[in-house]
Amino acid sequence: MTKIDDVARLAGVSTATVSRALRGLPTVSAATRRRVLAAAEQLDYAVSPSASRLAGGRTGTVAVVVPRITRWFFATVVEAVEEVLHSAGYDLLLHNLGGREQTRQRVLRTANLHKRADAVLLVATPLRAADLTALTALDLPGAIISSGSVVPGWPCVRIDDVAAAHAATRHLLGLGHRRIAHISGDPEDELAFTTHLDRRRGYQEALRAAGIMPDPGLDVESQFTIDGGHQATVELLRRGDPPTAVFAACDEMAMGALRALREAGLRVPQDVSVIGIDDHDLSVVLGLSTVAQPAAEQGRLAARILLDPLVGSPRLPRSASSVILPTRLVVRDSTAPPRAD
Amino acid sequence: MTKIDDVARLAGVSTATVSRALRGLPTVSAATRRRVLAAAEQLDYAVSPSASRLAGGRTGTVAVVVPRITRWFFATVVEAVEEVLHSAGYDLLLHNLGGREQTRQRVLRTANLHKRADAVLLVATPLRAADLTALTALDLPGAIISSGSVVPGWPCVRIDDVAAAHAATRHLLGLGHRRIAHISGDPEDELAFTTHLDRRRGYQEALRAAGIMPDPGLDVESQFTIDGGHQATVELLRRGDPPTAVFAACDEMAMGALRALREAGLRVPQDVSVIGIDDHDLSVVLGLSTVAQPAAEQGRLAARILLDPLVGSPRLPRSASSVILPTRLVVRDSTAPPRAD
DNA sequence: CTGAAAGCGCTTACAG
DNA sequence: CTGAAAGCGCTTACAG
Repeated sequence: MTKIDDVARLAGVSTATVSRALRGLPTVSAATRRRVLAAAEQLDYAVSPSASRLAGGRTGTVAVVVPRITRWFFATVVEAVEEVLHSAGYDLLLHNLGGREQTRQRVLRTANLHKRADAVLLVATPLRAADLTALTALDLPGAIISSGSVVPGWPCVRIDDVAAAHAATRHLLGLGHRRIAHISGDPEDELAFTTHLDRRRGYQEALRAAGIMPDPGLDVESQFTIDGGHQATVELLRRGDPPTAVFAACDEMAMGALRALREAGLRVPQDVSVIGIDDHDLSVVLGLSTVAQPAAEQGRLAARILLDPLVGSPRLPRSASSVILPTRLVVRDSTAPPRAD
Repeated sequence: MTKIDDVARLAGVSTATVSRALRGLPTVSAATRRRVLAAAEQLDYAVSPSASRLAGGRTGTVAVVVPRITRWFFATVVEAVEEVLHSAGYDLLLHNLGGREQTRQRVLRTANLHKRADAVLLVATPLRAADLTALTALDLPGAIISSGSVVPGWPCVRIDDVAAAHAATRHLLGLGHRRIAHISGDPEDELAFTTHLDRRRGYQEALRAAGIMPDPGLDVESQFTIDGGHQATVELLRRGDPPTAVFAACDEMAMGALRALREAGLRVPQDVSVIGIDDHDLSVVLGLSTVAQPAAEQGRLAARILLDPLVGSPRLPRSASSVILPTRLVVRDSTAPPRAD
């Protein structure tokens, strides 16, 4: 492997100058820079990241933590984040919680973030007191996407979950539905996410605004997945006196609901209407009505906000402001007025 | 930040001993190890990865390259790989090609893999001559999932794509179909994947074995995505004299086909049968017949094979063997005999 | 604009 | 089983 000394020798300068020239620092004359670049090129030189990190204190890496990379929202966010990071020359260290509390602790509380990244991006990752303490102790810049958790000084990019749920529920109410069920996230979930709490609030507020008391019998909790939606809907139907509409807290749950309803011999939307939140890639295929949220846009924006202080002037004042992106009701074939009987 | 010297001082030993004790090397007495661990614990010490990498030459990191993390297969593989890697104490550096040739070159040909990882896992990543040269020059261990490309010395985990396509087509033939269309990957694709070539071969071989000449008019190329499947099917229908069955090269394309058929007023499976390959999470929801492939299993297996020589005895003989995992025909509601007319 | 030298924080032969 | 010392390959004040 060629080292910086080899380049310095060939270019006839010191290693300090090579280092400066290669990183594009302004304190190098044009002629010198040209010679250094040519030498580096000729020797096919590539800086040693470990050495550079140790000496410079920067890793050129951002750690990204997601609950489940296999879910539409997180995969879409990660793809957008990856694009922004790599365009800026940063590497992406991926941590997938996978629903395991043990993993969460490994990632957030141990030294797994320590000196491995210049910044941390938490996507919908719930934080407990001990996590917050550990994270704060790291003293890293960070950003958050779509989480109820707050880290002091970390900007947050998200949608208004209460409003999105409110819009979905209002759509059903507007069609004439009164018995509107809700299937949502599990409070027993090891990881204690908060998104589903906001969405339930929007659901309940919309009902109350229409003069309807939320019926606990129509509110079933399960996982934020296709299977979760399926199970929740099976349970809902088991309780008897089925609802005329189901508002699922995310499109994947809505898809599980579609399956459970079909298995029960109920037609959508003739017998039961279904709406979700997300606008998953497949929702259009299924004709699923939903409240669309901009997943890639949230990823891009958060990555840019995160990178800004890292790549810009060393110490810009951090703007730890939050950004709330708009959602949009998308009506397809899974919602219709209730049957007249 | 506490450093190794602090731990050494508190434990009353040299930094060399701290280093050995913390890494669990056998050449440390039990008593000393206990003292070192206690000191490290007390000081909340965590090794500096950069320093450790520079001195030791190992990064504790594996680079994973996928075409598109948003596609079901790749997200599922990455989740499984992440789990195995992190359980073994390895970090995962994610590279998403995103369909851009420029990105591919950045990842594979430049120094982006250089000294940043101890090993590379390529998932369905097509390799050109220049890529192979660059990869070989890195002199890293690696493994491949599901790619037609071969890197000398790198084991490969995959399914038999020809056989999977053969099985899907045979299923349609068995139902009585004769006009079976195929929608598949695009040869104009910047990244030149090969999976779709194998799947087309399986399709054609199955047809020929049934005495049917493959009809180029029934073979449409597009992207390996929902939209790609949609477009290909629209094109297929535009050509007139529609097929009685569509074999899509992956479930996502099949889903796009379902949508296009529905938009064209054709019923599945009464008017047209549809089958894919994958067993995507949503295929069950859509009632899509498919040939299931074990995505997570491929990821787990490849990660273990990759890690084996890294974590085991320093120089085990590399077994660069390939593993082919079985697929399985899953018949659901999207395939049926052709109409009798 | 450039260089000599110290230092980043570990690991690894080498010696005992 | 343990330690002193060199070295991993850069970057960064500091001086000029």
